[in-house]
Amino acid sequence: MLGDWKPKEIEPKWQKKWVELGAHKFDPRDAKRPVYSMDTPPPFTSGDLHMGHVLSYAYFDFAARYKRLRGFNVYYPQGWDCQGFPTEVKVEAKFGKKLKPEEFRAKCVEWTDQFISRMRQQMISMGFSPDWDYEYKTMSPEYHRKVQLSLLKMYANGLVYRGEHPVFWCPHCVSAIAKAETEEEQRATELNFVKFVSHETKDGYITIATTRPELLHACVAIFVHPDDNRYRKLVGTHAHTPLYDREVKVLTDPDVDPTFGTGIVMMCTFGDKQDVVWTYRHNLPAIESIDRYGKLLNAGEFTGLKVADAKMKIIERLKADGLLIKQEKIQQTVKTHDRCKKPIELLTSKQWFCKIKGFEEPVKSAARAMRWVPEFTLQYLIDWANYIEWDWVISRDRIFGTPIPFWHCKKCGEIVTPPEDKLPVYPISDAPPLPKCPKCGGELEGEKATCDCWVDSSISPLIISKWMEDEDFYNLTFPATLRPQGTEIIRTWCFYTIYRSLMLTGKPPFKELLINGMVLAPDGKKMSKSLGNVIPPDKLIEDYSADAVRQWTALSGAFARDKPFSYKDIQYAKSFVLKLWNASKFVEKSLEGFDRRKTKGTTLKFRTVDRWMLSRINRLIKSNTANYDNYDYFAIITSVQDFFWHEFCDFYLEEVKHRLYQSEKFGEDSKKATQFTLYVVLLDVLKMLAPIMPHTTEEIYDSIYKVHEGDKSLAQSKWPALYEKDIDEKAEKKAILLNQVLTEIRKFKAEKKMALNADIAAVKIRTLEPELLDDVKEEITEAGKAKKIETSQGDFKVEVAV
RNA sequence: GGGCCCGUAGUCGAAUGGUAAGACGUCACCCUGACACGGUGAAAACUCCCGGUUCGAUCCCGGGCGGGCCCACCA
Repeated sequence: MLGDWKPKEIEPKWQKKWVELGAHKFDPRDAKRPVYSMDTPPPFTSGDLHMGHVLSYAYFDFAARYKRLRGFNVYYPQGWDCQGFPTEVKVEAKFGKKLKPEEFRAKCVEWTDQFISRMRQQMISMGFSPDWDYEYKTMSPEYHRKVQLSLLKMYANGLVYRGEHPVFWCPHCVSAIAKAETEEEQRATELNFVKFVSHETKDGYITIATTRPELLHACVAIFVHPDDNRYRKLVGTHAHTPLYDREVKVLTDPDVDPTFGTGIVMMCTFGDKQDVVWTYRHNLPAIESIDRYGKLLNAGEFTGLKVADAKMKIIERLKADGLLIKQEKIQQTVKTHDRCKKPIELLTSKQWFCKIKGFEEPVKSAARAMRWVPEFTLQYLIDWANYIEWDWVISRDRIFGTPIPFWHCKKCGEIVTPPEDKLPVYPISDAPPLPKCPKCGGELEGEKATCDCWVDSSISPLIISKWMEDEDFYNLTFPATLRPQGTEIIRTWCFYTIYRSLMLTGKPPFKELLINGMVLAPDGKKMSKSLGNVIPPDKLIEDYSADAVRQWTALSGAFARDKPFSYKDIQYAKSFVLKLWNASKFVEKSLEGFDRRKTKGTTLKFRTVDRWMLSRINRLIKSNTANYDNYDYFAIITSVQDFFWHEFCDFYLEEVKHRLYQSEKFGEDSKKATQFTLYVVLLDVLKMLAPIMPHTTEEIYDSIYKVHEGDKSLAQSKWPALYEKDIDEKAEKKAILLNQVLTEIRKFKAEKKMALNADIAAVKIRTLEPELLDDVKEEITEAGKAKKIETSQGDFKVEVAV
């Protein structure tokens, strides 16, 4: 028998039992059930699950649990995205910078493993149901092998290459940094109006405006806007840079702002990102202008000066030479390094690339063929694909990452690849695959850089399907059925995954995408440590139970929209779990002596209220089957809550108590019919709620239903069958009228300050179709405690006499 | 600057081409033989603004205002 609801006992109990029962197992040998495979996001191993994880992973879990009930062979693996800069920072903080790369990497692995076990435990306490036999880590040698194999294959097809590329560089830290590590800062600076020699103008000069005169030596072109009539005749001519007298061409580009400065801009390698874009767009030469320490290169007499000094000296010189017309004070946004707050530069260096320019169309058309939930999120990917300016830089100057599996000749630059059966390789420490360069005999050097983390994660559907490892498994699980993920990584994870899958397998990686938004703090702002508004999921589980937290995620509504966390919603969720529990206790007690199996083949004497309940539950099964298929968890949870709380509990239970308690008066048959109805309705409700609140429903099932139904657990049972013929509009109409009458009686009692179970002498009911009440008079008498009922025809009105 | 999403009672939010659920909060009352983390009621919304289509729009179209997110840019 059910006692008090104790989530802290039943939740861990079932989390353990499901594993023992193998309730979440994927069976690759099962040829009968259709496969439903899920390519879920491997979370970055930061050490703690945050509310965003909880929200999105709960949705994935709803899908997995629902599909299992529907008879699918669900493949739900869980991975971990391990390698990244934040881990390096933490390990460096703890162990210092002295470690050798191999030792440092080992410490990172050790550190990450600890984090994984913590996060795994958090997932388990949320009741998530991946098949842990298929767990993967991006830092494992096997994962490295697959990533490297994928790069070798793409290299063989000319899709991976080594080349020069600008990277964000911090001269202060002497290190390349990612765009994500940059910050922006407003500062005041001077806009300098500088004369370039030109033979096309009357005075022999054209004037450009620049905030970075120290880059004059790296100027390779001058741009004006194509529609700028002032300079139309200059286009295609040449000018000469001051101080260096380099000849540069005047070109047009729509990105030029004709209203800024003089409307003429000099392009240097590289003043800012726009210069990078122009370099690629107009195929311009790149001049190495600044070294790794922020000192000028190739700048004649100014070579070796730090950027700030050079700027001062160059401005002085321009003034002295009469080449500086004027200076204007302006506000400027400067990119800075988030750790040292010093301005960063763009430097070119040798990097590895994936060729994505030119493959936008195949990626877009593959994406268009997929089902996007919600639909508009497809646009995020299309927009991104349309904006790609250059190829994907896949190399990072890091240690804790997948090594890029190439060697190159120090002399001629020839690339040497390792044999596939030797993977994974660690070129930083391994011996080269060949003793010397096959082309020129020069010395081979292993690549020091590691892969961008998206290189790792963009083959997740290949990893989980055992690509190039187990062909049967691959055919069974690839492409994945579902790719659930957040909006913010459509441009990265999603785009790169589709691209890589097309390049490596010729097939799209998945069929459907489920896109979720972010959880905001209750104040509507992003949760962040610095704002102090972070809500830890563990605390919510502690205070409200995992089932309530899961239910809250379903209540959080639409996909791809950000949603502030609400304590009110989670409190309501908890109240509902308790309501379900208490009502189940009542049903359990009411079912004493009832055996579902013995009703088979017998005819039950249903009353109208029973038919109403059976009709409503079947309607819900119908609509919620569709809702689950559409991933509309909000519609499911709200419709079941409303039905269960306000129809089943508030009305039906009150309307049948007399039949349960006074069977000698109302008949055993009548009692049996209501027992049957209680049994069926609660069971179907449990099943509809099982994916969302699995622990509580499982415990109730275990106590009331297991002996009758035969399934070892609710998780291993079947989605409720739909009995369309039980949908009974007439019974619904009668029950609705009955409930209106009871409402009026309750209202009367409340007004008269009477107890709700107080007797009343008579009730007079006027209604348009009084005959509808014929079948429900017993309920009016018993639930309303009305001794006498009079009905008449007319507009609805209820009069009560004490 | 570009793209996308959103704008409904104090708050959160659903639905709909025919003036609008529910929840929280507020107020009044009631411990109905499962539940006071319960029950019965009440008050509370000119569905952001302006046009258009329509017999009729909150829902469709156009414009505006306001909020959010992503991307780009600031020479």
